[in-house]
Amino acid sequence: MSNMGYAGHMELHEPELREVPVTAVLAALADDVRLQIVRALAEGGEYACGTFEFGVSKATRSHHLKVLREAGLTRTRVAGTSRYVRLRREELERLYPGLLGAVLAAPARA
Amino acid sequence: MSNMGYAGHMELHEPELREVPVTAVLAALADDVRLQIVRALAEGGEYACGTFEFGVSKATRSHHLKVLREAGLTRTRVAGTSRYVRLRREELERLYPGLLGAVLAAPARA
DNA sequence: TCCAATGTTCGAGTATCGTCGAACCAACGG
DNA sequence: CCGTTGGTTCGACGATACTCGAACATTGGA
Repeated sequence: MSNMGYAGHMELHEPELREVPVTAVLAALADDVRLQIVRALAEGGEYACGTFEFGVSKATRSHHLKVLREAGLTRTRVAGTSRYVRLRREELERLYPGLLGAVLAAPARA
Repeated sequence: MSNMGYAGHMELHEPELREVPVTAVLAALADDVRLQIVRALAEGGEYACGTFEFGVSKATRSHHLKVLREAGLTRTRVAGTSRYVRLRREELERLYPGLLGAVLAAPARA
């Protein structure tokens, strides 16, 4: 036990969306892998991190999920060894109405 | 004669918006300086490049305007020694309805 | 208790981005 | 014809981003 520095049992950093610069939100969406994750999240409700297999390593996937989370776009629930991620649709829609829809409306493989 | 053919020396690269990956559009908007430019363009109609003074050199400004143009977000008209830039609102609205509004609705200095 | 499964973090490599000054070019006005 | 004006392009630099393998932490089960 007595190990600090590892965030396994610490609070996840999930900022309020309004405190995230809009450029950070846009930058979070401006990546192919993350956009695929967002598309998948927009389909249903909650997904385990491991669900996302988009041709990147799990280290990279973890990185992208962190970027999305710290941009205020997703919320993560810890359950056992798994982490369940979901899109913060309502907040997103309230602060940037139309943004998510516009992004998702774009052709998937432009 | 046509001012397009040989008015300058080079055609400006202004792609069709639908041929630009959505990630490129988002990336173009995910920069503070460019967002300021877009905000200014959204106010009125046409601005000379030199109008934009956002604390960057003219080389940097030229770079950012190029990024916006090649992302399909702006159109540029050459007139004499000046270049007039305007936002491609209609096309943008048609392809990504709500996107521009959502971005512009964001607080200017988040 | 030991091991497998799920994620995170670290370190490093590569690539891309934002920025600038300097050089350049094309167009206009004496 | 020459200089000025408005912009672009060319290196170069530092910073950031994406990617991976390896090592680690936490949980849960055999």
